Amino acid sequence: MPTRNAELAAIFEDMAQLTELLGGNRFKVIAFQKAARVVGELTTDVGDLSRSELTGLDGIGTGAADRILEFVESGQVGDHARLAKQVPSGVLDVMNIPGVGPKSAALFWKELGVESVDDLKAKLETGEVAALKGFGEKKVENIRKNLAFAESAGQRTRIGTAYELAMRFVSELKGMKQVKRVEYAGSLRRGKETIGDIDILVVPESDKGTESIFDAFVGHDAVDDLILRGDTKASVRTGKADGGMQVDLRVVPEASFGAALMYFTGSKEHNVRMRERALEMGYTLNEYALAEKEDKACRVAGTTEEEVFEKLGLAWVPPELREDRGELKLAEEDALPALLKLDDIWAELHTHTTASDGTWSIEENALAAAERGFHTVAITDHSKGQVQANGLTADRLEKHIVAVRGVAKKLKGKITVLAGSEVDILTDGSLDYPDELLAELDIVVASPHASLSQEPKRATARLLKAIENPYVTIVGHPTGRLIPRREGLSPDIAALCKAAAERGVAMEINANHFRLDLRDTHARAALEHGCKLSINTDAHGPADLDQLRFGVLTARRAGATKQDVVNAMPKAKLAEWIKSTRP
DNA sequence: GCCGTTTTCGGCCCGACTGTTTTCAGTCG
Repeated sequence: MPTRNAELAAIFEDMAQLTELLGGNRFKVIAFQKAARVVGELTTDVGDLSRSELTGLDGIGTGAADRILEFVESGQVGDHARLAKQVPSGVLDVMNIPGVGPKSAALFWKELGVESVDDLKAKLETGEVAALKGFGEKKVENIRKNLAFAESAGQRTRIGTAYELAMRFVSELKGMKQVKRVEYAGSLRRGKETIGDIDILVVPESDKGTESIFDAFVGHDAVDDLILRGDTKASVRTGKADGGMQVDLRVVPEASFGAALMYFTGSKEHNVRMRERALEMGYTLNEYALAEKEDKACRVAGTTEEEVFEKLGLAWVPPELREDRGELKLAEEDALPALLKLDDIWAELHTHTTASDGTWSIEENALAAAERGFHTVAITDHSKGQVQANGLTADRLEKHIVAVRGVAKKLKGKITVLAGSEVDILTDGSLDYPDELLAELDIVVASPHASLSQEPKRATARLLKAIENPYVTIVGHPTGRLIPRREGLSPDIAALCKAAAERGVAMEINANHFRLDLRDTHARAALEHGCKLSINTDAHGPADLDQLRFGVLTARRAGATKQDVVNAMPKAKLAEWIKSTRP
């Protein structure tokens, strides 16, 4: 996503928050939020779109289009500045503390002069907050706790961390005799790159069992703090060592399981669309059931997700596509893509060994891939520019190629082992080895590692030049971002994908949960431009191969089928494709 | 502010939980 889009998305998001704080129309707030999301997910620069193209986007009307054009022209939005002038900027920080919403933040500001989080901390101590109408000691204590939590955790958690944590809860609950069924839902089930909190759904064997299920949940090893506990839901926070995440448990009757799974899987925007559709068809949809609008006691569906979708005239939508990005229209026409599955992946094309910065030998690496049922693995150690990663000089690479070919010969019949390199894309787009050396390899993954805060235009030119190199097979982690620490490059993804599609080379979805690069929206753009994807774990050791699931989830979010992914090709076809990218 | 083969005006999704309330507002997801 070009950085200008991100800047504009932040402005719309800001306008939503300011409008909310000032008590404006709540639908206006939603409209600003939607505009922020749409702009933020664009893979072309906002400046490249005409007014009619803008208003053609779902969620962008005349108002938002005017503001976008104003922003492209002048770099700012007048209405945003006018709103911002009315509110000290720290008040929004106060509003963003969990448990403090627009009403409370406005009250603190107007009644107590709270203009920053620090102001609020002071007023909590003096007892002035507790003295406000509608407030008391418990609320104050709650805000204190949330403040401390927000400061320690602060942001969303990478999917890899959240997944591990969720599985610990799920496996403990699964082992209970009082539990009939357990599933995780939420953004984790949708496969988002970062997770806000973990949602777990449980069907009890009987009503009598629910108390002990809640007891086990709130008493889990990872739990640090109990947030709330009611009859049907409980929320806890895990300790810092256990990801520092909020985990919600919902206990639902079996007849509502499908409706609840759907409801808590989201996304919120997808759910709104679904409920709107239900109303249009004379139904009402909530977490318990799809029911007749006029008689809510008259249930139509709810035990499974499939039957709810079916009654609404829709094919079952895979969770990864439930983001209100046009999936309902496809479901209506029964035109949803047959998404790639984890089992479809048969090749790993980006791995490291002890030759550079990996922890395993060529043979250990290849055998691990074979054990997973893969037909091909590529050994792609770092090139010479990656000094800190013990990148190979030309001489060392020559010897390494011989070593890889030796292992390849030994494992012949078991797995195909390719001699490759993850060659650095240097700042100017040239590669870290000369073409003559690249020509000796079976496969070349070209990746950017340095100068990752380059301007978008230079980044685009840099990556385009790499794509044009005749020996490049795959562009590895094209932006070089690291979640959540480093934003990485912001090239024109659409331009890169077009060029890659023309050249026939693949763009990588690096499956490591620190990277997920390409990200979902980028991968979607790649597919739109007819570009092939390659999903690789960038494995440095045995455990890294397990990251593959996150790469597959990201590809699914992009709508990828197995035809779109080179790692899902049968052995001969993959070899043929690699050959086709080379002179 | 956005949207529209019943609409260019009048709608816009739904429920749980908490704390502070004698009946509900605020927040969250």
